[in-house]
Amino acid sequence: MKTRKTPSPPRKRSGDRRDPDATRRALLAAAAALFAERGFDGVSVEDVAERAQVNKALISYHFGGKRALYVAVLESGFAEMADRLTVIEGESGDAREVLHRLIQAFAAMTRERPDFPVLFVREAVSVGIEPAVMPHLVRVMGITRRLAERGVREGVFRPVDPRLLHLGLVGTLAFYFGTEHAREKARAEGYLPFALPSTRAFLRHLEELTVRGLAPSPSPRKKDRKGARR
Amino acid sequence: MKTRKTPSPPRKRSGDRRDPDATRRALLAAAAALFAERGFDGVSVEDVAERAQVNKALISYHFGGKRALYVAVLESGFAEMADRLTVIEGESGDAREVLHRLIQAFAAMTRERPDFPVLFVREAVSVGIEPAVMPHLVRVMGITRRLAERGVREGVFRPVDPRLLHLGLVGTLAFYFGTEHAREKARAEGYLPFALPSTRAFLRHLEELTVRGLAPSPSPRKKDRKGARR
DNA sequence: GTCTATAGGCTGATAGAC
DNA sequence: GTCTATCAGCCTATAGAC
Repeated sequence: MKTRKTPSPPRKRSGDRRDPDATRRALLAAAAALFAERGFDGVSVEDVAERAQVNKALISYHFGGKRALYVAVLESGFAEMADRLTVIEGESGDAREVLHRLIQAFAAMTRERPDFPVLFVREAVSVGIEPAVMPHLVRVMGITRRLAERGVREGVFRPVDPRLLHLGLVGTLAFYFGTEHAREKARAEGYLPFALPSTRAFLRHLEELTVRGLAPSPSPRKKDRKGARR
Repeated sequence: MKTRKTPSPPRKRSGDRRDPDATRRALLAAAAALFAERGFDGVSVEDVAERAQVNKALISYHFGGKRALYVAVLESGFAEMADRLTVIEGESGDAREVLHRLIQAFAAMTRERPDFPVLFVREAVSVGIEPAVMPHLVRVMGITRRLAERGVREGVFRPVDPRLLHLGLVGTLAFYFGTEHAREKARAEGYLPFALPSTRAFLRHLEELTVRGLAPSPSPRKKDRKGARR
């Protein structure tokens, strides 16, 4: 979704004209929030238009319809995530450091765009992922793959299938951040018999579990598979 | 959702009467499949009735409406999952063994009720989790908590926050199984630059990562936190 | 680019016959 | 318990004025 920068300030609704790019951005922002909250089918174009303070006919005019707006929202989120992680990957440090920064980058992204993980998870459990976002997803998989290879090369990770590392890491992060709202609400309504752990603590846990779990340790020997343990 | 067992065989649609319990079960099964596939708002009561080969007015008659049917579906899934895991927990073995069996039980559940993880994830990313399922979810949290405590007591795990263990484990499993369809479709349509790992391999990876990551190792000393790494 | 008005379809629920 | 018929409401998309 190209959004060329324009100098004009977004005029805040009155009788007169408005920067068309501002309209597009307002629609994208409103759509991201609503689609994340209620899912594609749970949102009407009128809801989006209202939240964006824009006439609903403009959705068809600017994006070509509700579905196309949804795809635009998704694409912008996935593209930004892949871009951010790509930048991170380029920085120096050993695999453990890269892992740390990738996790932090994912967290930072969700801080600035909290809708993204929810949209991601919703899309991931849908019957088919939107083709438009697949290239970005594949880019992220490449990053995880190189992370795994790098770690093994550097001797800080034992050999590990990069696809499994990717599934585990991305799945855990997406689920954690995608469910943050629901967790908070469950807590607020008194359904939980304990306080919620902080995001900070969760990220540290995930990182530590991964680093320790991948360490090329003295090895808890291969033999204890399947057969009687103990 | 109580479903008292009846002896009568489910008559397969003709002019004549049908076991009312069979009707309820057909509706629950059809609803589970469709709600998982398209989400609550993506499914019409007519879709459900058609798939169940039942008149759509019976949804209101038996369940009290679309939403109530959805809740019934969720509740039955969560209850079964919690029940299964509770049984597992009671069996003997050390914490690592219990972990292994809990993971396998989750996998077995999704083999028999593949809709469950999808419904679970959809519900988890929604604004608020259905209150009716919270008790079952809390039961599962109790199981993970006792698993962590047991591991520490037995000396096979280092001290770990049970809430973090729960979030990581359950999140990873739910995401993995909930997204199986989408992954398979992405592969079939040629979007992936590699073959998919087997579920078996993923589960082994998760288990190994967890066991190694939680091991009370020689300890990669506490000090390397925050400060410059390297 | 923006807006109003409206077309045409689908939705969930229910009244009432069987 | 099951079914048909129906209603009122909401949906997306678009034609056409500005």
